[in-house]
Amino acid sequence: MPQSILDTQHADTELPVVRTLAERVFHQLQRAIVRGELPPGTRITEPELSAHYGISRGPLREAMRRLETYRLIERVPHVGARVVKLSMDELLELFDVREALESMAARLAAQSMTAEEIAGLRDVLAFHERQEDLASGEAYYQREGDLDFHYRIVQGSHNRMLMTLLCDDLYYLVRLYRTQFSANGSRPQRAFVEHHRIVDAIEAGDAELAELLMRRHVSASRENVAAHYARTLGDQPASDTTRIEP
Amino acid sequence: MPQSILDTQHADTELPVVRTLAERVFHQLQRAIVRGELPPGTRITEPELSAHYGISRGPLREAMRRLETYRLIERVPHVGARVVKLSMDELLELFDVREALESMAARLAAQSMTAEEIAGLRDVLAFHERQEDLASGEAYYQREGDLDFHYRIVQGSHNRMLMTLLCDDLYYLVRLYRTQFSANGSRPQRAFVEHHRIVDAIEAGDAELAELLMRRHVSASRENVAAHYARTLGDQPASDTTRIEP
DNA sequence: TCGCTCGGCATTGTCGACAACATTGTGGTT
DNA sequence: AACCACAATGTTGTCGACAATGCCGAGCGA
Repeated sequence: MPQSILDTQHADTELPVVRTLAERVFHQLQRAIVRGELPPGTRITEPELSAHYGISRGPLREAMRRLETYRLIERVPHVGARVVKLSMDELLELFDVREALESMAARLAAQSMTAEEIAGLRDVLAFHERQEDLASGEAYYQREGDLDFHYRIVQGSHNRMLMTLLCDDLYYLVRLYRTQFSANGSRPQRAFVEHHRIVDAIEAGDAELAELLMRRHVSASRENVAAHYARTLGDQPASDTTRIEP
Repeated sequence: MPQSILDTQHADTELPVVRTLAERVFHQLQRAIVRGELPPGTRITEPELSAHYGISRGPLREAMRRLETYRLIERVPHVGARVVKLSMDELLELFDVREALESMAARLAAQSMTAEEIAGLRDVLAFHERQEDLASGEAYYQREGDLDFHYRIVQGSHNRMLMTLLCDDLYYLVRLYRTQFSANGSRPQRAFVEHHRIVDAIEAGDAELAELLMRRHVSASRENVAAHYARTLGDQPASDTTRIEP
């Protein structure tokens, strides 16, 4: 029953609540990039995109400015923009940042999460447990479900700045990496146990333990990705996609 | 001799290296806001600012978009924008985020800072020590000098994402708060000792200790600000500056 | 006198056109 | 044959004007 927070956050493409063109195009582009419809490295030209979305270059430029500060595209003055291509180094850097911020979020969540929020968190875990029984469960779990869990912890920290940094900024990069490296790192059962222990600590109000467990959890995920990358070295040829792909 | 990193970063108003109008105006506005020339809560109208800076509304809007994502101004569609006004709650949230990120930065710095960088760090401390002897030393120390120190540690982490988050995003909020609350918190000698111990740990390559010390350092600063605020409660009346001030 | 509606005004959102810059391909020279 | 200068082309940066939206006050009715 607990529907995905991610879905509700990202299915706003057609919601009339987005009042300005620039904002709508921003969300559309963000969605397209995160989903891999605009592959990393793709060059972005303003006339092309403005024609594609049927808007002028003005709003499009504002949308691109936002995408730039969110680090989803890279721009060079007078030259152009392209979809960001995460290197493995940058991905590991991202994990370090997540480890710092999410462990803090877990600590704060243990101090200030309400009973209702904790119950919702348990619902999410139960939902994932059911999903995991299915054959296709792992993929879902490692993709959106995992983020759902982390999302709720961050929300439970009740720290708006933390929420903005992680949920609005960094998680899009995480999702981008998942499509780019197509890494369903697949350590579901282990991560699942870790998730449960984190919730236990939060429910017990043990801030230090929650922080430590979350820290280990993210760190283990990082090592898992690094190891997976070391095994499959060379599978990701550094193709410079300079051309424009529609 | 070690000139302020902050100065070199912010005195770029007239440097020809900034190639686009939007970028120059962005830096000018950022500088004006952080320095308090545009007081928090000030309403910002596009025609006024575009006339003031002698540019069109196009580049100005892009500059404002960037200021918005950097959380220096707040915008409401079809209504307008105003300079952000940090509440004490948000300031404490900012300290939590800093504690998480800067302790991670100290840990990474202990692992990967070069001998030259450490030497530069010691120079900064020595420079501050000299300044502290002066009568006006405390003010300088607590203002720019302190940020210089933290700046260099973050740079020493060699984690570009961390550097961007802290140096490009959050530190401007820190400076904004310092002008807004005019809080020269004044625990210079104690913070100074803490700085020295952090450098010692980094030089020894003790990542865990450096992390712990930095964490305590930021946390102590947070408690200091909170205590100072509790003492002077009510000195900051919630005046809603709705009018436009030139 | 109070509340509601409607119109004027200011500001923001959007558009198309022009200017400036960078890249690229060509031609000439050493 | 290699290198440099230069023009052609396409993209980005900038501008002024128009349209849409929100806010505020005057006027009307209860």
